[in-house]
Amino acid sequence: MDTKHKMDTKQRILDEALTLFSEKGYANVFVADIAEKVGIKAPSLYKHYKNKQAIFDAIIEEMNRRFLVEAGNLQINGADASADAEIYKHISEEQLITLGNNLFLYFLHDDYTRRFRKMLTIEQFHDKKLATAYMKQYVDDPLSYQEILLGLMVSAGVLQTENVEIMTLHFYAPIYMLLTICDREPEREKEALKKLEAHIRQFNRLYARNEEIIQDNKISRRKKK
Amino acid sequence: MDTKHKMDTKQRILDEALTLFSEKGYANVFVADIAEKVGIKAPSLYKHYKNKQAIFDAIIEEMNRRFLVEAGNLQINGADASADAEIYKHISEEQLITLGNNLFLYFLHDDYTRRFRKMLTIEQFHDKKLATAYMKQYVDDPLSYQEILLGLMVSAGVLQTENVEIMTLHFYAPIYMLLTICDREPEREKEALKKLEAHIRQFNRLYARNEEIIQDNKISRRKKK
DNA sequence: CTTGACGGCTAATCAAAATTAGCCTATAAT
DNA sequence: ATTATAGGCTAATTTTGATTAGCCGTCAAG
Repeated sequence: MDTKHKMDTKQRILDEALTLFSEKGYANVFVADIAEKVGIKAPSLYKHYKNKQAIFDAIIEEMNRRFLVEAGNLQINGADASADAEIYKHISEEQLITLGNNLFLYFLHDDYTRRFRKMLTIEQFHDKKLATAYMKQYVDDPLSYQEILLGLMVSAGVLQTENVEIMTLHFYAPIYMLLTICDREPEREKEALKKLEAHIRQFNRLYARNEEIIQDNKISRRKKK
Repeated sequence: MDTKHKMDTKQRILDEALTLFSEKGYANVFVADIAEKVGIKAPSLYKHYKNKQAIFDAIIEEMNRRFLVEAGNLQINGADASADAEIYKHISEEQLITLGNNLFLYFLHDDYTRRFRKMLTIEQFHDKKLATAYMKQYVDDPLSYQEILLGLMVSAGVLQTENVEIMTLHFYAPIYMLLTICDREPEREKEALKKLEAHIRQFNRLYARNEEIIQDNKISRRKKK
């Protein structure tokens, strides 16, 4: 039941509070609930944080810190595009599935990520900034990142499209949608994973540069504005 | 400022409460807020509803009622598939765009729908049933409905796919995602509409039965399991 | 014209949570 | 050994909102 002995109380409070906020929303969590989870009494919380709001703020701060780190990591992949290009030149359908699966499972299961996402979903009204943070973290950033990767595959000739941005939307939107399903109804995870795979296979079929077809027809058969 | 004189107080309360709940969430709306919007004092609310929860429940009830009606309307379209088939036999790209646009704009702008969706998003934790209602209304039902329509187009030979379910996901997931963007950041609506159109055009290109290609190659070129 | 119920108001009251006061113990640095 | 501090506790106190009490005017049915 209590496996978190290593963390100091101050951190434990943030951790338990995040869990509770993500399940019930800020207003429905009492400081006494948080205290109980931590194994202390409510007034003791005030030795660590000025008040309930301060706990929430600390969580958001920590979130921002972690997001920055994460973004930094992505930079590494995204920046040296020319270097990465080689990797994606010969990517197979199976590898594409793996890519999508990893993305999905990371978002779905990474504990921190999951709880943040759920909390932001619930608390988006609390502060316009939270809605923006949600969008950035789960919509805009993944889209940019995926766009870089898929763009590389297009350059490498693995995939083919006129519009990488929309192609990326086609890749990511179903993943996002399946994710929101699992967040709300976790029991549908299995079904979602099956659909995820089917989605990526079909995506691959739709966008893969198919040499037979390309060669038998004019390559530039689609030239509308 | 006050354009709702026709409605009786009892209905006004529901209406204003829904607006507030959808913006701030149940717990963050005080009965005094609702009363003020309606133009009365808090205690007067109790002449109409037993308590705050009863207001919420009445909203949910009304939602269920409206949803039923809506579902009934869709039935009409969905049921007589053979009759509708003719309509979709010669659908053009423009018409497909119109279809997607209408779906999107209806969800986005229909006042009732929009506020419900936002409220359900915030209050999904309040009650597992609400999470389920959200999923049904904005994910599962639209998917089923779209699947019927797109299925008709496949039967009619306008579109082509091995897997209508995934094709439907490819059609609807981007719409859903753009919708969640607009709900949180309404100022991005214009950008979203542009992407929506680009999405549907590309969708059409990807799935349209292209006679040239089909005839020049073996129709059954894709036969993997 | 008079009465009762409908719907509004002000002034309580109640309840639930957050927060503060003030005490106590362990421990770690002097 | 002494003491300052960190962090815990119990018992208030305060705040915030929901809810009730009870009064009053209007208006439609008799």
